[in-house]
Amino acid sequence: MHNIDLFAERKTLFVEVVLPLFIAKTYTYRVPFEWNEKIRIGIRVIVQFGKNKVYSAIVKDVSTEAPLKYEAKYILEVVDDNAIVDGTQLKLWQWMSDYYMCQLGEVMQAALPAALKMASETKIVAAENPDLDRTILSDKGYLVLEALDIAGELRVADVTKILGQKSVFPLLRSLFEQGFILISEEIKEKYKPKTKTFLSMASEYNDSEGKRLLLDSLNRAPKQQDAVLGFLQLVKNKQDITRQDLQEATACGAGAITALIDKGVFVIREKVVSRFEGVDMQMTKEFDFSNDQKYAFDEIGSLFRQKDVVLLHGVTASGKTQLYIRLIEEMLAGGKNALYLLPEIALTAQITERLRLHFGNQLGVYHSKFNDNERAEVWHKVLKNEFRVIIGARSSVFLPFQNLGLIIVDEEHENSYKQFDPAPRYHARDTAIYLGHLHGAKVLLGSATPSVESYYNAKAGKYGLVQLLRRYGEAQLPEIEIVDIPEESRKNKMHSYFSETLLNGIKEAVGRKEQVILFQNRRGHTPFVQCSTCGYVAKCVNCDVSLTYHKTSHLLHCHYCGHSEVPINVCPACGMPHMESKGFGTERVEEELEILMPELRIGRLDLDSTRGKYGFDKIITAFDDHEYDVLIGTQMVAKGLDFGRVSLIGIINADTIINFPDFRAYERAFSLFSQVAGRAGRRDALGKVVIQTYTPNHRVIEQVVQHDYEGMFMKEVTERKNFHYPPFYRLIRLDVKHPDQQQTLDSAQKLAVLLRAQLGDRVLGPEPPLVSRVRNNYIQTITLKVERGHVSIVKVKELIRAAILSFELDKLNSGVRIQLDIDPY
DNA sequence: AGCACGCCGACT
DNA sequence: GTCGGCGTGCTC
Repeated sequence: MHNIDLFAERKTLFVEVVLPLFIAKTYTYRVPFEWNEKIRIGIRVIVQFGKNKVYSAIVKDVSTEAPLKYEAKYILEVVDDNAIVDGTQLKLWQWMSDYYMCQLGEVMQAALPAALKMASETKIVAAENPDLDRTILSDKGYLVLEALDIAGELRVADVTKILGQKSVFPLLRSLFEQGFILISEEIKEKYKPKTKTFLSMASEYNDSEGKRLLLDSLNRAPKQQDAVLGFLQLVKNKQDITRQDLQEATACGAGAITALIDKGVFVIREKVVSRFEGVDMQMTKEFDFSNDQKYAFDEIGSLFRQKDVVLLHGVTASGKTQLYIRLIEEMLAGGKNALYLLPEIALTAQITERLRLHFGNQLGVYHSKFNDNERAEVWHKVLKNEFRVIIGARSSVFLPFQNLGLIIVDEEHENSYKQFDPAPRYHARDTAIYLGHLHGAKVLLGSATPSVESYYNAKAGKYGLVQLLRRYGEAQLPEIEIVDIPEESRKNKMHSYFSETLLNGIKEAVGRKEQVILFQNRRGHTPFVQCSTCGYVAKCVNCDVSLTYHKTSHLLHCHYCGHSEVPINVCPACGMPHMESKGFGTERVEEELEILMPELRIGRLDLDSTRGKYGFDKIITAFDDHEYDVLIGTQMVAKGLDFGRVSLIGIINADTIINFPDFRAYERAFSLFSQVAGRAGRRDALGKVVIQTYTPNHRVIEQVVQHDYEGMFMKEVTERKNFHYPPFYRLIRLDVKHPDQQQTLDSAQKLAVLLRAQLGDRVLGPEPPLVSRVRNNYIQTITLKVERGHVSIVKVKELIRAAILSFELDKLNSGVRIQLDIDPY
């Protein structure tokens, strides 16, 4: 019989659970005896929390000790048979909660796809999948689906009523896992691959007899006969023939082809094509390493024997991706799995397809474009070890990795790796390093322009360092030309925002049937409108920022809260009709270029033009198909996109980026300009870059021209050491927020005093941030600079927690919110 | 985060 | 006299 200690079986179990809420504590629930065997760490249980809310919570701990101070409630249901979160993940969650000073529940919220967090209010719908066989279902499962057929959509609570039983979550989970239902999701359109229509001939005309009969039957339709003959010619050396191909080859006309399709002679077939077909010649399964790559590969391997983290500093187009692929292949061969992290925006179809080619259906893709049910599916497949390689954005660090051996953080310098808005405000690169540590996995950071922090760590010997500073094959670094805007203006050589150098460059490139990318890091038409008489600037009613005029909507928009209003000509302050547009964004650059060179086909890539579903892909594909000569865009154009035909890059105004008031501005400018420049002429042709600036002698500009990363780094390191910034100091930012200005000021002052009492002059501020009011909340910022090495950061965080605690005890601070940001970007 | 409890202003 | 404002505090 069973080898179970009867006494142990009868013992009451208590589970400590994590709730997906902003709560500091974990809560303890009591397990009914009959579920004792089902309980394990990492499964979901349904619990009632508070008066009438029901959540799915994750079991964090199991014990037999009853809590002393209160009577624990019973768990209502056990959802899973197997853990969906493992111990390693729970350790990662705990680390994130400690390190980034946020609640465990907030980490859970960020980590789990919504479909795995079903609660009583969660909505379910039937999946549209006609292939599924409902007869395999239990009576109850069948009943749920029938109810869904009628109602369309049900809340979990409704299902409870329909079944007349308490336990519904395990049933819903299994229906979800079998693909019958979708959870909590308005059915978003799936990622739609690009398809092309190809012609083929109906099978009855395959043999020569069939062909003869067909041609005879078309005796009285010479055009159609031409088309058929033309097709038979083409098909000899080409597999996929489009209507376009046939029309061009035979001059038979579209009508003839349509007629043949109607007759059933030609059959139309849709085929998914790569968006970047023919662009990437290296996109073959087999490739040979260059000597440089071979050296780098061996070097990474030997450094991994001594260090857990290696930084690969490889210039654009030096063949980093191939190295990654080999390293992952090696991992898989050794029975271990890999994670390949990319910034959201660089995670294009191009790179996914390239990896797909190598790893087939062992590759899983995880990013925010995927809807939640798809994300949950990826989660399960990682759990079951079906996906052994994951390519994904920031949030893929949360997946339930098994046996992870390698993490690649590509474009490691990218600041979008730092999550901003909801807590946890984590940095995916730093989290990945900790994740690697938990798994005993190696971490490879890759970048053409590494962050100062990572390069410093590498130089200091904390990380291994491998440099790959030559481009792959024959590709050369682009030539960079600096345009001195004031000088050009004096010579009357500026036309609107464009220098003659740039305009001529555009003309020449387009004349050669090549393409141009223009970079202007500001969206909208006009960043602010100002009265020329009294200096009044139109500002947002909710935020302390100027309103940007958008031509497409004819409205003034706030880029912080989304507020918009109708622009006025008369100044509301002095009454004079002198409101003038100041500055320029992408829309205005587009408008001016249209006036100067009306023959150009211009596309625009920014947050506004990519709003719609797949707007981004649409514009990128159109540009890649050469439907535009020029693409104007914000930094979106800089990230990870390769276009074969681009030979000229223009940076309209470098100064706004260089002079951004932030200690990382020079570093960011250097890497942004270098990245943009890297888009020019990746293959055979030598690309050209034109940078327009008011400060042509600025050190960053000179360093970009010289491709002098090392020089930029050395200068930055000195500055950062002198002014107490990372990597020498840790920054912690506390934002104090309240709708009342005076209250914000007073409370921030009080918090600063409390902090200073413990931490002294490491505490700076409070001071208003760049934008000191957002969505009707005033903000004051306190910044902590904590030296590395001598001081325990854990201790510092304890002191901060204590300070916040006594701050909150003061009734005068009630309603004031404090937001913490560790290692802010 | 929700939700109820609780103590002060304008209404049937 | 009651309805309801949202400040405060608790949820196993």
